[in-house]
Amino acid sequence: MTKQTSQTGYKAELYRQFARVGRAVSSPRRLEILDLLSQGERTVERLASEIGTTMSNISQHLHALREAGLVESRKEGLFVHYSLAGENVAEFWRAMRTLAVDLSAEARELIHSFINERDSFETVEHSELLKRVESGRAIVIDVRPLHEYDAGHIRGAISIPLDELPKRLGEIPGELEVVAYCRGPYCLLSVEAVELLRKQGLHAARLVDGFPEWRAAGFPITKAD
Amino acid sequence: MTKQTSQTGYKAELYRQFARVGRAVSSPRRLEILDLLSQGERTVERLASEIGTTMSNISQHLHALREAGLVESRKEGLFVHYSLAGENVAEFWRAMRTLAVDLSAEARELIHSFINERDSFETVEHSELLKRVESGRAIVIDVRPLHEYDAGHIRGAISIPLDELPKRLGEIPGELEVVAYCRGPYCLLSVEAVELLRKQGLHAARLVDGFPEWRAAGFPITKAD
DNA sequence: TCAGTAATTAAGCGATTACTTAATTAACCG
DNA sequence: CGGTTAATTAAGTAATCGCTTAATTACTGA
Repeated sequence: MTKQTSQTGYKAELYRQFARVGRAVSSPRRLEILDLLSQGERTVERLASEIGTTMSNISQHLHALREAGLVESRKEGLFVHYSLAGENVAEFWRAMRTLAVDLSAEARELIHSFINERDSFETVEHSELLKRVESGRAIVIDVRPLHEYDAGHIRGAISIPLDELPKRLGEIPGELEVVAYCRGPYCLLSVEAVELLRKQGLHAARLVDGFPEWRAAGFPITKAD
Repeated sequence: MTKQTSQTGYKAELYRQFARVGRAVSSPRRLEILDLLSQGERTVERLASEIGTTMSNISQHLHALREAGLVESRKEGLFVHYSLAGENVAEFWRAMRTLAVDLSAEARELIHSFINERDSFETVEHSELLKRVESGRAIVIDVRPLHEYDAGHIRGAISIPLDELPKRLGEIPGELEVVAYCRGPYCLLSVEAVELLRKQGLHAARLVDGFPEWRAAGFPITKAD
């Protein structure tokens, strides 16, 4: 017979409703989408090219995410811009990441080998960063792609996307400390930036996490027009 | 060809790790298991009988939950007792429920029609409950099954499982207010208890959520030996 | 109104999932 | 030791999922 949990009644329906969120976040692809959207809204095309798959594929995943209420969209000419349905969605995504790392030794090892082990150096907390910037000791660089910087960045940060960093080293005053940040605690952009900067003999460190966490914690931000 | 996201590399592997948690909570059945376990540990048999399915089915779901690290087990004679892997798992489960309710109008309507509409009466907050009990104005009854009461309950509460409430009405002093609580904000046990008590002419109200939330908020609890 | 582009939808496929029943394993107990 | 019971594992199934390619829709602008 194999009836696949098609029970009825209050309890069954309630758990089914809760599971909608679970199903939405059960696919690595969709999590990658959520992660990108937590940096700011994007078109389907942009998501497809950043993730490296087809628009069809992304469109179908976005459909699933919207079914669960996690994302919403806004049409503008030919383009459909998708964004997270609210700050609570971003918070949930962060909580889920944190739990996964807490529970999985494999995840911790993975992160260790790609982040902590390479960049065994200094990481800077939010308030510490603020202090260093305000005292004029440090400058902050945002190494994410420019459009993410434009969608919102740490107040006072300058944008130097990682790809451009090699040719733009001259812009960085040698006497100041540099703090790089990117998308979040598991993003490699700032790790690679710090490696590069240190090879140049600069005093460089990484923000402990990324822009979404900084904003969520209520620290000062700026948006481009 | 249809390769089902078998990419390799840091990012792909990281999202795959995060998705393990998502997959674990993508099934209504497994959520029901988590919900029961958040009241206290249980054997496979007890879960099966409470949920109304076979031990085989539950055992397989528990296997999936353990794979993701959400539950752990303890063997005692013939029995295997399962419990949540930590308070952070319970917290995540609550966060997920909250998000699902925030995002889904259907979920809200369901809850409204089964809880708010029936019991359109008073609900009591944690601190308010504490105040009323300490001032001697109210008594608190735990209407969950006895074994859940034994696994931990609100300090000062007495156990009257919902099934037994009709024949134990005499135990409740008529001049006091009664506050009933159960498993959580979406559990119907206390709703039905309050209905019953009011029909008897008693002054009855519901705690706004349940025991796990009370404990998580740091309010005083008691465990049986 | 037609060409061009972004996005969605349809169709088809292999892999995975959730359940069932049946067989097996593990621990206890007389 | 053999019987009993809790739990797990195996095998088989229908349903669902995730991806691909191809067709369709929605909007713009010449």
